[in-house]
Amino acid sequence: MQPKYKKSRQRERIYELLRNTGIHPTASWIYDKVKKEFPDLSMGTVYRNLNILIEQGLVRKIDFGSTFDRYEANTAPHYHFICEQCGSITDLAIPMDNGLHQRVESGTNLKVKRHRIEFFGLCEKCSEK
Amino acid sequence: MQPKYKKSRQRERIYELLRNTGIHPTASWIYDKVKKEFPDLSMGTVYRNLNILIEQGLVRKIDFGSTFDRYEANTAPHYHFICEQCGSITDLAIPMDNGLHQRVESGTNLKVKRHRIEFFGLCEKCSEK
DNA sequence: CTTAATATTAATAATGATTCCGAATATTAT
DNA sequence: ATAATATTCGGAATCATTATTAATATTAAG
Repeated sequence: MQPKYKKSRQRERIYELLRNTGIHPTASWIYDKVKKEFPDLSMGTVYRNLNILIEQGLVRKIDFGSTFDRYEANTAPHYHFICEQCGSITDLAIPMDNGLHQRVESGTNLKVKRHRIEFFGLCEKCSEK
Repeated sequence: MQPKYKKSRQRERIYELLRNTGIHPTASWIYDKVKKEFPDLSMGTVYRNLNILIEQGLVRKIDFGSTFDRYEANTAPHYHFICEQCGSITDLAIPMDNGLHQRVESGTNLKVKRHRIEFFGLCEKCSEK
């Protein structure tokens, strides 16, 4: 029933690369590295295997969840709630917690200027159904 | 010196639309609406004006900051720090705060399943220079 | 070991969102 | 009015990502 995966040296290499780097690479960075070992690697192979690894729960993609940019005219700082079902975005009323900045900075040499929180789940409409 | 903006009815209409909706629309949603009033509106006009409005501080874009997807093999929950200068992403050690979920849900009908925090600022290297 | 079944690959084409270009038009200041 | 220059539209270009397809690699069975 479930698609069964056969092993592929390309996929193993991609996963190994990701496990051994802290830099949250892009597909093209991975492509450049793995191409040294598999000279006729193609981008499609990288993307397909990344998606397989994600499906297997071994890898995560850091994106915005949507392939579209979205715009808003509410320029006051606020957090967002994103419905995983319908994709709708809601502004939240809970206050910004800027105390977090100190906590992130402490023990590091990072300078935090702002932060963003996105909550994911089901919106009112989608949780009814 | 600075580019000076002339007023445009298309831009006014786009801004008005954004101020009067809570749905965080995509460019193409805006295009569809504004096209009713300006039948030969083009996508380029929508994108150009959105960028001008952002430059003027009237509108914000909700995206990931990068045009690339990024991947990581660290599947344990954690927060990210993103350097605004060099774009590097760092995993943070501060603990996840799942108490936030209750605070978001209280007074709403939202079901929160997970959240994500991104901190923005300068990484160690970039703040040295 | 051979063979059959099927996942994977590489190359290339297709897609989809966003940006760029150029000539015509609209807006602003003089 | 006129000159200067943003802005517009339309279409082409770009760029990341996905789909297609014929050839190849992996796995399981005989």
